[in-house]
Amino acid sequence: MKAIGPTDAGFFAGLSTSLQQSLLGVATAKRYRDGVVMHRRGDRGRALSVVRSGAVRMSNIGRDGREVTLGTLAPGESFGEFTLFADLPRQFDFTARGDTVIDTISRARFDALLASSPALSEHVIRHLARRLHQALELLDDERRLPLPVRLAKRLWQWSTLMEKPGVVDATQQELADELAVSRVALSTAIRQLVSEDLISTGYGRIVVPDIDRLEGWVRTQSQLAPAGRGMRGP
Amino acid sequence: MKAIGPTDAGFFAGLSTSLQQSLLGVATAKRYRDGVVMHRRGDRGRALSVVRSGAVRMSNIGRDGREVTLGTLAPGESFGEFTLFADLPRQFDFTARGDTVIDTISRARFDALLASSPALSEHVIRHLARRLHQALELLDDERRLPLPVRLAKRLWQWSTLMEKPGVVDATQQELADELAVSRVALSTAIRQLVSEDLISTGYGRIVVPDIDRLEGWVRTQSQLAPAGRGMRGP
DNA sequence: CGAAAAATGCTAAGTTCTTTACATTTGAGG
DNA sequence: CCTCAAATGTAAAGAACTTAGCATTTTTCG
Repeated sequence: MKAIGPTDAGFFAGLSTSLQQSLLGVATAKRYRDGVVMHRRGDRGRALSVVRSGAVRMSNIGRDGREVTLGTLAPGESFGEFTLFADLPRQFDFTARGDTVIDTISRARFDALLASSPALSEHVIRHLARRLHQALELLDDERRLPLPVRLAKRLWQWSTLMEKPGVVDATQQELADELAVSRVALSTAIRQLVSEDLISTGYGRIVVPDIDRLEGWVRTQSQLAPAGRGMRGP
Repeated sequence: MKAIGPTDAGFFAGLSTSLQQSLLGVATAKRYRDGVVMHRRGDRGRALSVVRSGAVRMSNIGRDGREVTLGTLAPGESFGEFTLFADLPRQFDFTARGDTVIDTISRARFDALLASSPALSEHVIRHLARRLHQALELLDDERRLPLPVRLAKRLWQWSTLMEKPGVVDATQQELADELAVSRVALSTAIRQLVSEDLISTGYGRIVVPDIDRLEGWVRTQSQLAPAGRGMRGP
Protein backbone atom coordinates (compact mmCIF):
# COMPACT_ATOMS: atom_id res chain seq x y z
CA MET A 1 0.00 0.00 0.00
CA LYS A 2 1.76 3.09 -1.19
CA ALA A 3 0.01 6.26 -0.29
CA ILE A 4 0.81 9.85 -0.88
CA GLY A 5 0.16 12.57 1.58
CA PRO A 6 -0.51 14.74 3.34
CA THR A 7 -4.19 14.04 3.56
CA ASP A 8 -6.98 16.07 5.04
CA ALA A 9 -6.43 14.27 8.27
CA GLY A 10 -2.71 14.88 8.09
CA PHE A 11 -1.23 16.65 11.00
CA PHE A 12 0.30 19.40 8.91
CA ALA A 13 -2.79 20.03 6.81
CA GLY A 14 -3.75 23.66 7.11
CA LEU A 15 -0.70 24.64 9.11
CA SER A 16 1.33 27.62 8.03
CA THR A 17 4.56 26.87 6.26
CA SER A 18 6.62 28.60 8.90
CA LEU A 19 5.15 26.51 11.68
CA GLN A 20 5.58 23.38 9.63
CA GLN A 21 9.22 24.21 9.30
CA SER A 22 9.59 24.98 12.98
CA LEU A 23 8.13 21.60 13.81
CA LEU A 24 10.14 19.67 11.28
CA GLY A 25 13.18 21.55 12.51
CA VAL A 26 12.93 19.97 15.93
CA ALA A 27 11.80 16.59 14.62
CA THR A 28 13.94 13.49 14.46
CA ALA A 29 13.46 11.12 11.56
CA LYS A 30 13.50 7.41 12.29
CA ARG A 31 13.41 4.58 9.82
CA TYR A 32 11.64 1.29 10.41
CA ARG A 33 11.59 -1.84 8.30
CA ASP A 34 8.44 -3.66 7.39
CA GLY A 35 6.87 -5.36 10.37
CA VAL A 36 8.95 -3.66 13.05
CA VAL A 37 6.98 -2.78 16.16
CA MET A 38 7.57 0.87 16.96
CA HIS A 39 5.55 1.15 20.15
CA ARG A 40 3.66 -1.23 22.34
CA ARG A 41 0.50 -0.70 24.29
CA GLY A 42 1.35 0.65 27.69
CA ASP A 43 4.59 2.35 26.68
CA ARG A 44 5.00 5.74 28.20
CA GLY A 45 7.18 7.39 25.60
CA ARG A 46 6.02 10.94 25.08
CA ALA A 47 6.26 12.11 21.55
CA LEU A 48 4.22 13.07 18.56
CA SER A 49 4.91 11.05 15.44
CA VAL A 50 4.09 11.90 11.86
CA VAL A 51 4.30 9.34 9.10
CA ARG A 52 6.60 10.62 6.38
CA SER A 53 6.55 7.56 4.13
CA GLY A 54 5.29 4.03 4.36
CA ALA A 55 2.43 3.33 6.72
CA VAL A 56 1.75 2.47 10.32
CA ARG A 57 -0.72 -0.12 11.48
CA MET A 58 -2.44 0.29 14.83
CA SER A 59 -3.41 -2.99 16.44
CA ASN A 60 -4.18 -4.72 19.65
CA ILE A 61 -3.94 -8.28 20.83
CA GLY A 62 -7.05 -10.09 21.92
CA ARG A 63 -7.16 -12.64 24.68
CA ASP A 64 -6.84 -15.47 22.17
CA GLY A 65 -3.58 -13.95 21.02
CA ARG A 66 -4.83 -12.74 17.68
CA GLU A 67 -4.22 -9.26 16.46
CA VAL A 68 -7.04 -6.87 15.81
CA THR A 69 -6.20 -4.02 13.48
CA LEU A 70 -7.74 -0.67 14.29
CA GLY A 71 -6.58 1.26 11.32
CA THR A 72 -3.66 2.17 9.16
CA LEU A 73 -2.06 5.58 9.09
CA ALA A 74 -1.01 6.96 5.74
CA PRO A 75 1.79 9.46 5.13
CA GLY A 76 0.98 12.80 6.68
CA GLU A 77 -1.08 11.26 9.45
CA SER A 78 0.03 11.40 13.04
CA PHE A 79 -0.12 9.41 16.23
CA GLY A 80 1.00 9.75 19.81
CA GLU A 81 -1.32 12.67 20.53
CA PHE A 82 -2.44 11.05 23.74
CA THR A 83 1.02 10.70 25.15
CA LEU A 84 1.54 14.36 24.47
CA PHE A 85 -1.72 16.05 25.25
CA ALA A 86 -3.51 13.77 27.67
CA ASP A 87 -0.57 12.20 29.46
CA LEU A 88 -1.81 8.73 28.67
CA PRO A 89 0.24 5.65 27.83
CA ARG A 90 0.17 4.17 24.33
CA GLN A 91 -3.20 2.69 23.63
CA PHE A 92 -2.20 0.30 20.86
CA ASP A 93 0.71 -1.42 19.26
CA PHE A 94 2.19 0.52 16.35
CA THR A 95 3.79 -1.46 13.58
CA ALA A 96 5.54 -0.32 10.43
CA ARG A 97 3.84 -1.47 7.26
CA GLY A 98 6.40 -1.49 4.54
CA ASP A 99 9.59 0.48 4.96
CA THR A 100 8.51 3.47 6.93
CA VAL A 101 9.98 6.79 7.97
CA ILE A 102 8.58 8.60 10.98
CA ASP A 103 9.20 12.17 12.08
CA THR A 104 9.19 12.30 15.84
CA ILE A 105 8.85 15.39 17.99
CA SER A 106 9.48 15.03 21.69
CA ARG A 107 7.00 16.35 24.14
CA ALA A 108 9.41 18.87 25.60
CA ARG A 109 10.11 20.42 22.22
CA PHE A 110 6.51 20.41 21.18
CA ASP A 111 5.43 22.05 24.40
CA ALA A 112 8.02 24.76 23.96
CA LEU A 113 6.67 25.60 20.54
CA LEU A 114 3.13 25.36 21.79
CA ALA A 115 3.79 27.84 24.57
CA SER A 116 5.16 30.40 22.18
CA SER A 117 2.64 30.02 19.40
CA PRO A 118 -1.08 30.49 19.81
CA ALA A 119 -1.48 29.59 16.16
CA LEU A 120 -0.04 26.15 16.83
CA SER A 121 -2.42 25.75 19.73
CA GLU A 122 -5.34 26.51 17.48
CA HIS A 123 -4.04 24.09 14.94
CA VAL A 124 -3.72 21.26 17.44
CA ILE A 125 -7.26 21.89 18.62
CA ARG A 126 -8.58 21.78 15.08
CA HIS A 127 -6.57 18.67 14.36
CA LEU A 128 -7.84 16.80 17.39
CA ALA A 129 -11.41 17.85 16.70
CA ARG A 130 -11.12 16.50 13.17
CA ARG A 131 -9.64 13.24 14.36
CA LEU A 132 -12.41 12.82 16.89
CA HIS A 133 -14.95 13.53 14.20
CA GLN A 134 -13.48 10.82 12.02
CA ALA A 135 -13.39 8.31 14.83
CA LEU A 136 -17.04 8.87 15.64
CA GLU A 137 -17.99 8.59 12.01
CA LEU A 138 -16.15 5.30 11.78
CA LEU A 139 -18.00 4.04 14.83
CA ASP A 140 -21.29 5.13 13.33
CA ASP A 141 -20.50 3.43 10.04
CA GLU A 142 -19.60 0.21 11.75
CA ARG A 143 -22.89 0.19 13.58
CA ARG A 144 -25.09 1.28 10.74
CA LEU A 145 -23.75 0.07 7.43
CA PRO A 146 -23.66 -3.44 5.99
CA LEU A 147 -20.27 -4.81 5.11
CA PRO A 148 -20.34 -4.17 1.35
CA VAL A 149 -21.03 -0.49 1.96
CA ARG A 150 -18.33 -0.21 4.60
CA LEU A 151 -15.91 -1.86 2.24
CA ALA A 152 -16.88 0.43 -0.61
CA LYS A 153 -16.43 3.47 1.59
CA ARG A 154 -13.00 2.38 2.69
CA LEU A 155 -11.98 1.62 -0.87
CA TRP A 156 -13.26 4.96 -2.01
CA GLN A 157 -11.26 6.78 0.65
CA TRP A 158 -8.13 4.81 -0.02
CA SER A 159 -8.36 4.94 -3.77
CA THR A 160 -8.05 8.71 -3.62
CA LEU A 161 -4.98 8.55 -1.38
CA MET A 162 -2.98 6.10 -3.39
CA GLU A 163 -0.02 6.88 -5.53
CA LYS A 164 -2.04 5.78 -8.51
CA PRO A 165 -5.56 7.00 -7.78
CA GLY A 166 -8.02 4.19 -8.29
CA VAL A 167 -5.54 1.45 -7.55
CA VAL A 168 -5.53 0.11 -4.01
CA ASP A 169 -2.59 -2.15 -3.33
CA ALA A 170 -3.73 -4.34 -0.49
CA THR A 171 -4.43 -8.00 -0.11
CA GLN A 172 -7.87 -9.21 0.80
CA GLN A 173 -6.50 -10.35 4.13
CA GLU A 174 -5.31 -6.82 4.86
CA LEU A 175 -8.65 -5.35 3.88
CA ALA A 176 -10.40 -7.91 6.04
CA ASP A 177 -8.20 -6.94 9.01
CA GLU A 178 -8.92 -3.26 8.42
CA LEU A 179 -12.65 -3.90 8.52
CA ALA A 180 -12.39 -6.45 11.32
CA VAL A 181 -14.06 -9.26 9.44
CA SER A 182 -12.91 -12.61 8.12
CA ARG A 183 -11.42 -13.04 4.70
CA VAL A 184 -14.42 -15.11 3.65
CA ALA A 185 -16.84 -12.35 4.57
CA LEU A 186 -14.69 -9.80 2.81
CA SER A 187 -14.51 -11.97 -0.28
CA THR A 188 -18.31 -12.10 -0.42
CA ALA A 189 -18.52 -8.33 -0.10
CA ILE A 190 -15.97 -7.90 -2.85
CA ARG A 191 -17.98 -10.16 -5.12
CA GLN A 192 -21.01 -7.93 -4.64
CA LEU A 193 -19.11 -4.79 -5.55
CA VAL A 194 -17.60 -6.53 -8.56
CA SER A 195 -21.03 -7.64 -9.72
CA GLU A 196 -22.13 -4.01 -9.61
CA ASP A 197 -19.12 -3.10 -11.73
CA LEU A 198 -17.89 -0.75 -9.04
CA ILE A 199 -14.50 -2.41 -8.67
CA SER A 200 -12.39 -5.13 -10.17
CA THR A 201 -9.92 -7.39 -8.45
CA GLY A 202 -6.32 -8.30 -9.09
CA TYR A 203 -3.60 -10.15 -7.29
CA GLY A 204 -2.95 -8.12 -4.16
CA ARG A 205 -4.90 -5.20 -5.50
CA ILE A 206 -8.31 -3.70 -6.05
CA VAL A 207 -8.96 -1.42 -8.98
CA VAL A 208 -11.59 1.30 -8.82
CA PRO A 209 -12.30 2.29 -12.41
CA ASP A 210 -14.58 5.21 -11.56
CA ILE A 211 -13.96 6.74 -8.15
CA ASP A 212 -16.80 9.23 -8.45
CA ARG A 213 -19.27 6.49 -9.24
CA LEU A 214 -18.09 4.51 -6.22
CA GLU A 215 -18.50 7.60 -4.06
CA GLY A 216 -21.98 8.11 -5.39
CA TRP A 217 -22.90 4.53 -4.69
CA VAL A 218 -21.63 4.80 -1.14
CA ARG A 219 -23.67 7.95 -0.58
CA THR A 220 -26.78 6.31 -1.93
CA GLN A 221 -26.31 3.28 0.24
CA SER A 222 -25.49 5.11 3.43
CA GLN A 223 -28.34 7.49 2.78
CA LEU A 224 -27.26 10.43 4.87
CA ALA A 225 -27.21 14.08 4.11
CA PRO A 226 -23.79 14.99 2.75
CA ALA A 227 -22.91 16.67 6.04
CA GLY A 228 -19.57 17.61 4.58
CA ARG A 229 -20.60 20.82 2.92
CA GLY A 230 -23.70 20.99 4.88
CA MET A 231 -27.18 22.44 4.83
CA ARG A 232 -28.27 25.54 6.61
CA GLY A 233 -30.36 25.34 9.74
CA PRO A 234 -34.10 26.16 9.64
CA MET B 1 -30.98 7.15 33.91
CA LYS B 2 -29.97 9.66 36.51
CA ALA B 3 -26.30 10.34 36.58
CA ILE B 4 -24.19 12.66 38.61
CA GLY B 5 -21.26 14.53 37.28
CA PRO B 6 -18.86 15.83 36.37
CA THR B 7 -17.08 12.72 35.19
CA ASP B 8 -13.51 12.24 34.10
CA ALA B 9 -14.64 12.90 30.61
CA GLY B 10 -16.55 15.96 31.66
CA PHE B 11 -15.60 19.15 29.96
CA PHE B 12 -14.86 20.98 33.16
CA ALA B 13 -12.84 18.19 34.74
CA GLY B 14 -9.43 19.51 35.66
CA LEU B 15 -10.22 23.09 34.76
CA SER B 16 -9.42 25.82 37.24
CA THR B 17 -12.33 27.22 39.19
CA SER B 18 -11.81 30.68 37.80
CA LEU B 19 -11.97 29.49 34.22
CA GLN B 20 -14.99 27.37 34.99
CA GLN B 21 -16.69 30.47 36.28
CA SER B 22 -15.67 32.54 33.30
CA LEU B 23 -17.16 29.93 31.00
CA LEU B 24 -20.34 29.49 32.95
CA GLY B 25 -20.61 33.25 33.10
CA VAL B 26 -21.01 33.50 29.35
CA ALA B 27 -23.11 30.34 29.08
CA THR B 28 -26.83 30.25 28.46
CA ALA B 29 -28.86 27.54 30.12
CA LYS B 30 -31.53 25.86 28.06
CA ARG B 31 -34.08 23.35 29.23
CA TYR B 32 -35.38 20.48 27.13
CA ARG B 33 -38.10 17.99 27.89
CA ASP B 34 -37.69 14.28 27.43
CA GLY B 35 -37.46 13.31 23.80
CA VAL B 36 -36.96 16.79 22.38
CA VAL B 37 -34.51 16.93 19.52
CA MET B 38 -31.97 19.62 20.27
CA HIS B 39 -29.90 19.44 17.10
CA ARG B 40 -30.12 17.53 13.87
CA ARG B 41 -27.38 16.14 11.69
CA GLY B 42 -26.25 18.79 9.29
CA ASP B 43 -27.18 21.77 11.43
CA ARG B 44 -24.59 24.47 11.39
CA GLY B 45 -25.18 26.03 14.78
CA ARG B 46 -21.86 26.84 16.37
CA ALA B 47 -21.77 26.33 20.06
CA LEU B 48 -20.33 24.19 22.76
CA SER B 49 -22.86 22.46 24.96
CA VAL B 50 -22.35 20.96 28.39
CA VAL B 51 -24.94 18.71 29.98
CA ARG B 52 -25.89 20.13 33.35
CA SER B 53 -28.59 17.63 34.24
CA GLY B 54 -30.46 14.88 32.48
CA ALA B 55 -28.76 13.21 29.55
CA VAL B 56 -28.32 13.57 25.82
CA ARG B 57 -28.53 10.75 23.34
CA MET B 58 -26.53 10.92 20.13
CA SER B 59 -28.11 9.04 17.27
CA ASN B 60 -28.36 8.71 13.55
CA ILE B 61 -30.98 7.44 11.19
CA GLY B 62 -30.22 4.51 8.95
CA ARG B 63 -31.57 4.10 5.47
CA ASP B 64 -34.37 1.89 6.74
CA GLY B 65 -35.49 4.72 8.97
CA ARG B 66 -34.39 3.19 12.21
CA GLU B 67 -32.35 5.06 14.74
CA VAL B 68 -28.91 3.95 15.72
CA THR B 69 -27.71 5.25 19.04
CA LEU B 70 -24.07 6.18 19.29
CA GLY B 71 -23.87 6.98 22.92
CA THR B 72 -25.40 8.88 25.76
CA LEU B 73 -23.81 11.89 27.40
CA ALA B 74 -24.04 12.16 31.15
CA PRO B 75 -24.01 15.39 33.16
CA GLY B 76 -20.68 17.15 32.85
CA GLU B 77 -20.05 15.79 29.38
CA SER B 78 -19.98 18.05 26.38
CA PHE B 79 -20.83 18.07 22.71
CA GLY B 80 -20.60 20.43 19.80
CA GLU B 81 -16.80 20.49 19.79
CA PHE B 82 -16.75 20.00 16.05
CA THR B 83 -18.91 22.96 15.28
CA LEU B 84 -16.59 25.06 17.38
CA PHE B 85 -13.13 23.76 16.69
CA ALA B 86 -13.28 22.11 13.30
CA ASP B 87 -15.98 24.18 11.63
CA LEU B 88 -17.98 21.09 10.82
CA PRO B 89 -21.75 20.68 10.80
CA ARG B 90 -23.47 18.53 13.41
CA GLN B 91 -22.62 14.91 12.88
CA PHE B 92 -25.58 13.36 14.70
CA ASP B 93 -28.99 14.05 16.06
CA PHE B 94 -28.96 15.11 19.69
CA THR B 95 -32.00 14.23 21.76
CA ALA B 96 -32.80 14.99 25.38
CA ARG B 97 -33.19 11.91 27.51
CA GLY B 98 -35.30 12.83 30.47
CA ASP B 99 -35.73 16.47 31.41
CA THR B 100 -32.43 17.97 30.53
CA VAL B 101 -30.63 21.24 31.11
CA ILE B 102 -27.83 22.26 28.78
CA ASP B 103 -25.31 25.05 29.23
CA THR B 104 -24.51 26.53 25.87
CA ILE B 105 -21.55 28.74 25.03
CA SER B 106 -21.54 30.40 21.64
CA ARG B 107 -18.54 30.14 19.44
CA ALA B 108 -17.86 33.85 19.52
CA ARG B 109 -17.75 33.93 23.28
CA PHE B 110 -15.70 30.80 23.56
CA ASP B 111 -13.19 32.07 21.04
CA ALA B 112 -12.84 35.30 22.94
CA LEU B 113 -11.97 33.46 26.11
CA LEU B 114 -9.72 31.11 24.22
CA ALA B 115 -7.73 33.97 22.74
CA SER B 116 -7.10 35.49 26.13
CA SER B 117 -6.32 32.33 28.05
CA PRO B 118 -3.57 29.91 27.16
CA ALA B 119 -4.69 27.77 30.09
CA LEU B 120 -8.06 27.29 28.44
CA SER B 121 -6.34 26.36 25.22
CA GLU B 122 -4.37 23.69 27.00
CA HIS B 123 -7.48 22.44 28.64
CA VAL B 124 -9.36 22.11 25.37
CA ILE B 125 -6.46 20.20 23.89
CA ARG B 126 -6.37 17.81 26.82
CA HIS B 127 -10.12 17.42 26.68
CA LEU B 128 -10.17 16.59 22.99
CA ALA B 129 -7.29 14.18 23.34
CA ARG B 130 -9.13 12.36 26.09
CA ARG B 131 -12.31 12.20 24.06
CA LEU B 132 -10.43 10.81 21.08
CA HIS B 133 -8.80 8.26 23.33
CA GLN B 134 -12.18 7.12 24.58
CA ALA B 135 -13.61 6.89 21.09
CA LEU B 136 -10.75 4.72 19.89
CA GLU B 137 -11.03 2.50 22.91
CA LEU B 138 -14.72 2.05 22.22
CA LEU B 139 -13.95 1.11 18.64
CA ASP B 140 -11.35 -1.36 19.81
CA ASP B 141 -13.73 -2.89 22.31
CA GLU B 142 -16.40 -3.29 19.71
CA ARG B 143 -14.03 -5.12 17.45
CA ARG B 144 -12.37 -7.28 20.02
CA LEU B 145 -14.73 -8.13 22.83
CA PRO B 146 -17.71 -10.46 22.84
CA LEU B 147 -21.02 -8.94 23.76
CA PRO B 148 -21.18 -10.04 27.41
CA VAL B 149 -17.85 -8.40 28.10
CA ARG B 150 -18.84 -5.22 26.30
CA LEU B 151 -22.04 -5.13 28.30
CA ALA B 152 -20.21 -5.72 31.55
CA LYS B 153 -17.78 -2.92 30.76
CA ARG B 154 -20.55 -0.49 29.99
CA LEU B 155 -22.42 -1.44 33.13
CA TRP B 156 -19.28 -1.04 35.18
CA GLN B 157 -18.68 2.43 33.78
CA TRP B 158 -22.25 3.51 34.25
CA SER B 159 -22.67 2.02 37.67
CA THR B 160 -19.98 4.33 38.98
CA LEU B 161 -21.63 7.40 37.44
CA MET B 162 -25.11 6.88 38.75
CA GLU B 163 -26.75 8.73 41.54
CA LYS B 164 -26.85 5.51 43.48
CA PRO B 165 -23.60 3.76 42.60
CA GLY B 166 -24.29 0.20 41.57
CA VAL B 167 -27.78 0.88 40.33
CA VAL B 168 -28.14 1.49 36.61
CA ASP B 169 -31.57 2.77 35.69
CA ALA B 170 -32.02 1.78 32.09
CA THR B 171 -34.30 -0.58 30.27
CA GLN B 172 -32.88 -3.49 28.35
CA GLN B 173 -34.01 -1.83 25.17
CA GLU B 174 -31.94 1.23 26.01
CA LEU B 175 -28.92 -0.87 26.85
CA ALA B 176 -29.36 -2.77 23.60
CA ASP B 177 -29.46 0.52 21.68
CA GLU B 178 -26.31 1.71 23.44
CA LEU B 179 -24.46 -1.43 22.42
CA ALA B 180 -26.05 -1.54 18.97
CA VAL B 181 -27.48 -5.01 19.34
CA SER B 182 -30.99 -6.41 19.50
CA ARG B 183 -32.85 -6.77 22.74
CA VAL B 184 -32.77 -10.53 22.38
CA ALA B 185 -28.99 -10.59 22.10
CA LEU B 186 -28.72 -8.25 25.04
CA SER B 187 -31.03 -10.41 27.07
CA THR B 188 -28.78 -13.41 26.45
CA ALA B 189 -25.74 -11.44 27.52
CA ILE B 190 -27.50 -10.29 30.67
CA ARG B 191 -28.37 -13.87 31.52
CA GLN B 192 -24.71 -14.79 31.35
CA LEU B 193 -23.68 -12.02 33.70
CA VAL B 194 -26.46 -12.91 36.07
CA SER B 195 -25.38 -16.55 36.07
CA GLU B 196 -21.91 -15.41 37.12
CA ASP B 197 -23.50 -13.42 39.94
CA LEU B 198 -22.00 -10.22 38.58
CA ILE B 199 -25.30 -8.40 38.26
CA SER B 200 -28.95 -8.82 39.02
CA THR B 201 -31.89 -7.51 37.07
CA GLY B 202 -34.91 -5.51 37.99
CA TYR B 203 -37.71 -3.80 36.16
CA GLY B 204 -36.03 -1.05 34.19
CA ARG B 205 -32.84 -1.44 36.12
CA ILE B 206 -29.67 -3.43 36.54
CA VAL B 207 -28.07 -3.79 39.93
CA VAL B 208 -24.35 -4.26 40.32
CA PRO B 209 -23.81 -5.61 43.83
CA ASP B 210 -20.01 -5.46 43.73
CA ILE B 211 -18.61 -2.91 41.31
CA ASP B 212 -15.00 -3.86 41.95
CA ARG B 213 -15.68 -7.48 41.21
CA LEU B 214 -17.37 -6.52 37.95
CA GLU B 215 -14.39 -4.38 37.05
CA GLY B 216 -12.05 -7.26 37.82
CA TRP B 217 -14.08 -9.59 35.66
CA VAL B 218 -14.02 -7.16 32.76
CA ARG B 219 -10.26 -6.84 33.05
CA THR B 220 -9.81 -10.58 33.10
CA GLN B 221 -12.00 -11.04 30.08
CA SER B 222 -10.54 -8.26 28.00
CA GLN B 223 -7.07 -9.38 28.95
CA LEU B 224 -5.13 -6.23 28.35
CA ALA B 225 -2.52 -4.54 30.40
CA PRO B 226 -4.20 -1.95 32.63
CA ALA B 227 -2.92 0.85 30.41
CA GLY B 228 -4.51 3.35 32.73
CA ARG B 229 -1.69 3.60 35.20
CA GLY B 230 0.70 1.99 32.88
CA MET B 231 3.95 0.08 32.87
CA ARG B 232 7.33 1.57 32.18
CA GLY B 233 9.08 1.05 28.88
CA PRO B 234 12.04 -1.32 28.59
C1' DC C 1 12.35 -22.45 -16.03
C1' DG C 2 10.60 -24.60 -11.96
C1' DA C 3 9.55 -24.84 -7.22
C1' DA C 4 7.94 -22.56 -3.30
C1' DA C 5 5.30 -19.01 -1.38
C1' DA C 6 1.55 -15.95 -1.44
C1' DA C 7 -2.97 -14.82 -2.61
C1' DT C 8 -7.47 -15.95 -4.09
C1' DG C 9 -11.79 -18.90 -4.73
C1' DC C 10 -14.78 -21.80 -2.77
C1' DT C 11 -17.30 -25.12 0.37
C1' DA C 12 -19.41 -26.60 4.62
C1' DA C 13 -20.34 -26.67 9.41
C1' DG C 14 -21.00 -23.97 13.43
C1' DT C 15 -21.80 -19.62 16.01
C1' DT C 16 -23.82 -15.28 16.97
C1' DC C 17 -27.00 -12.09 16.16
C1' DT C 18 -31.57 -10.42 14.09
C1' DT C 19 -36.32 -10.59 13.31
C1' DT C 20 -40.76 -11.77 14.64
C1' DA C 21 -43.91 -13.27 17.67
C1' DC C 22 -46.21 -14.13 21.82
C1' DA C 23 -46.62 -14.94 26.84
C1' DT C 24 -45.63 -13.20 31.35
C1' DT C 25 -44.32 -9.87 34.81
C1' DT C 26 -44.11 -5.29 36.71
C1' DG C 27 -45.30 -0.62 37.65
C1' DA C 28 -48.07 3.61 36.96
C1' DG C 29 -52.27 6.09 37.18
C1' DG C 30 -57.02 6.56 37.55
C1' DC D 1 -57.38 -1.97 43.72
C1' DC D 2 -57.59 -2.65 38.88
C1' DT D 3 -56.49 -1.94 34.44
C1' DC D 4 -53.33 -0.93 30.94
C1' DA D 5 -48.98 0.14 29.18
C1' DA D 6 -44.31 -0.89 29.60
C1' DA D 7 -40.79 -4.10 30.28
C1' DT D 8 -39.07 -8.66 30.37
C1' DG D 9 -38.59 -13.78 29.07
C1' DT D 10 -38.46 -16.92 25.58
C1' DA D 11 -38.80 -19.46 21.23
C1' DA D 12 -38.04 -20.35 16.30
C1' DA D 13 -36.42 -19.25 11.78
C1' DG D 14 -33.24 -16.95 9.06
C1' DA D 15 -29.23 -13.85 7.99
C1' DA D 16 -24.44 -12.75 8.50
C1' DC D 17 -20.30 -13.96 9.86
C1' DT D 18 -16.50 -17.25 11.56
C1' DT D 19 -13.62 -21.15 11.32
C1' DA D 20 -11.35 -24.68 8.91
C1' DG D 21 -9.94 -26.74 5.05
C1' DC D 22 -8.49 -27.46 0.41
C1' DA D 23 -7.98 -26.39 -4.57
C1' DT D 24 -6.43 -23.03 -7.87
C1' DT D 25 -4.07 -19.05 -9.57
C1' DT D 26 -0.35 -15.77 -9.47
C1' DT D 27 3.98 -14.06 -8.16
C1' DT D 28 8.64 -14.51 -6.52
C1' DC D 29 13.03 -16.16 -6.54
C1' DG D 30 16.68 -19.62 -6.69
